[in-house]
Amino acid sequence: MNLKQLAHMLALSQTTVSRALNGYPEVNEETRRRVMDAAKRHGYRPNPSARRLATGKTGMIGYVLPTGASVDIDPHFVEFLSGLGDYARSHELDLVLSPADADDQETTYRRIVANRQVDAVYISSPRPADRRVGLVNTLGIPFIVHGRSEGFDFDYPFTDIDNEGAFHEASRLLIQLGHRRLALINGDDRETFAIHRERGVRRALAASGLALGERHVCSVVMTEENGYRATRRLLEAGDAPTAIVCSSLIMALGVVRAVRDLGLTIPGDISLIAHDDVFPWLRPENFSVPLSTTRSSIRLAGARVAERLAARISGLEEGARGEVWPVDLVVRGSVAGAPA
Amino acid sequence: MNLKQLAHMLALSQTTVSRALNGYPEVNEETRRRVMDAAKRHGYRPNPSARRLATGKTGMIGYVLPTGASVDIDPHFVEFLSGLGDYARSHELDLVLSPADADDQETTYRRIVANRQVDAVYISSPRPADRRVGLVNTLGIPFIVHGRSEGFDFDYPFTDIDNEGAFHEASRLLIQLGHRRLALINGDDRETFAIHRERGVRRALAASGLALGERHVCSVVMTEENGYRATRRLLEAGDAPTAIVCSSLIMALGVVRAVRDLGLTIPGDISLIAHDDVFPWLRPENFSVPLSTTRSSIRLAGARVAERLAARISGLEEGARGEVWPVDLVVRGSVAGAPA
DNA sequence: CAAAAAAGCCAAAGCGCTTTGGAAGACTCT
DNA sequence: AGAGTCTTCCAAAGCGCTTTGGCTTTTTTG
Repeated sequence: MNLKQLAHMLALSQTTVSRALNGYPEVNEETRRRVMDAAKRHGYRPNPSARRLATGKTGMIGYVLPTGASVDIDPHFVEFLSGLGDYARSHELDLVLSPADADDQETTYRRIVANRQVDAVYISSPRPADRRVGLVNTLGIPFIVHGRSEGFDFDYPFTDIDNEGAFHEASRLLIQLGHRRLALINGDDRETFAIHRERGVRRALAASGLALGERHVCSVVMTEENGYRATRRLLEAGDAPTAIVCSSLIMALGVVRAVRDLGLTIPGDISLIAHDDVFPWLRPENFSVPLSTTRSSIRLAGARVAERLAARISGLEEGARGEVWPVDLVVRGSVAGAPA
Repeated sequence: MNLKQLAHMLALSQTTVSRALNGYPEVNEETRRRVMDAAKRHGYRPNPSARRLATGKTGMIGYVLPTGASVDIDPHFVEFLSGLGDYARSHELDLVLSPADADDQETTYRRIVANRQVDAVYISSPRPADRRVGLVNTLGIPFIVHGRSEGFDFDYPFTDIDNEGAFHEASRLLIQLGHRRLALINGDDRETFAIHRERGVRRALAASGLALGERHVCSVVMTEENGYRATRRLLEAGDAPTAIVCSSLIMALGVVRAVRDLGLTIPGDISLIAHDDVFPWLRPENFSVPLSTTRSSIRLAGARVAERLAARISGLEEGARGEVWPVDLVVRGSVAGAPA
């Protein structure tokens, strides 16, 4: 059942039927009702391919997915996706993932924009001066950045959490508990979130006249194994920290294992606070010693990003407003006063 | 730059240019070369929207993503996606995720087929007599099932691993080591993979005249917490098992924690084997006691599914061939002879 | 060497929708 | 009553590609 048939059946022109269906004002309400009714009765659904060709609108949002044999998709992605999908569903939006060579995403961005394959895109895990942000900005497609980039001469719309504030608070708490030597096990420090977190830790330390030891900060891909290794290295060297702040729950698993392997305890010898993106399958309260966390649901962020994308597509949102969400500091058993 | 312009520029008809580009035989090789050359020089890329409208081909593969506030996307998904994306990239395929109400996926399947939004779909986490399989089969869109369904009067193409064989082997090893009371901590037993795994365990036990105790098998959503709880329940009851087979590495984390909480050791008191889908961020060899596993890369499966989908789209693959991959049994420190 | 076959190209008709530019009729106003 | 204004609808022109059917020109064939 296509528009032509429906129009013929109603003894109206395609124009009128199309307009009636799309809510244009220049059609009699009585007629509109008739059309709407017939459309529903016959289960008419406009052909999206045809509509795309005519309007350029696709009803899809895009994400360029970096791939490659040595590229691992972050497990956080799936949680973000849960939120995004949940919102997208209620608004009849689909998500198209365009796999790209991790080292050349630009080509793919250009392609999806030139081909008008999606109405909007989002960018995640941005770095300072991230080229993707500049690119989509010039290409002129609506977008939202999940996270923040920095160092542009233009503003852009983003949704981020207060990474610096969160890690500042976490560090401040540890300092108040008497810790003097903190360590930070961070994610990839080419990404903005990691830079902000480190800044938060440093600021808290500085406020008490302390500093983050050069060997007390490490930046690694966030795996259990890397959390373990980093912790071993930190604790086996001289000047070992008494408290660790860690950028992910997965790495925290490794931290806990390393501490135990060394015959130390949490929080007796080492206090630990990790960032929790809220995974349904791994919860900080279930660690052998319940883990203190800075908590922010990445899933909610996904829903919010979808919401903003939808708003931008329909013109409800404009401008370059960035929003920064606060992060909860949840204290559990893994922190205690510094050992004597 | 569109076809019309390119044709005009070459002083050829759109027909000829189109045919030259798409490899039709009725065009002079010399002409084809000229066309190809000019197309490349001017960076001509056919407009996909137009092409779709004309041919119905989209260059996209689809996945219906169950969503909802209480629906968690499996973290395995992201690894599968890595493989799928990696293959898709090299073949210029995009993946479209259509979020659907978890309780009504049928509507979405019908929509994406009716609208010709994708050229093929895949289905994951199938259950016995999974309605989705019957549906896409009748709808007539090319598809591959990742995993297996059962109980149809038709065959369908799938790629699965030998879950039964894997868990049979794992159990057999434990039995040979003298274990008499095995327990199985399984995933959702409405899914085929879980059923096959349980069957594997039972078959191995039966071969030695043993059986799986009624309270020695549990079926839960695969989270760390559920692994913990199941283990506590198993070990605190009378008739506790001396060996556990577990359906996921994430649950195994909980198993290990529970065993430790109870003051028991692995493998001294309890032997443990888990299934490993090969996550880059959590590796069995890095467990406090290196974990024995049945191993099969879900990422490779993703690539394979993409490959088969591509083959089916282009007509290279037909029929309903199912393929079953063998699973490695990797023995590490977490298994030992049964305690006296 | 004429007839038949093949090769190479083209004009035009879709694909199914949106949107432009009117046009006819109904209504208001002086 | 005639001019001007709305209201309501329509024909037709895109959007950019593929494909059908046919028309020349060249090559093959008996």
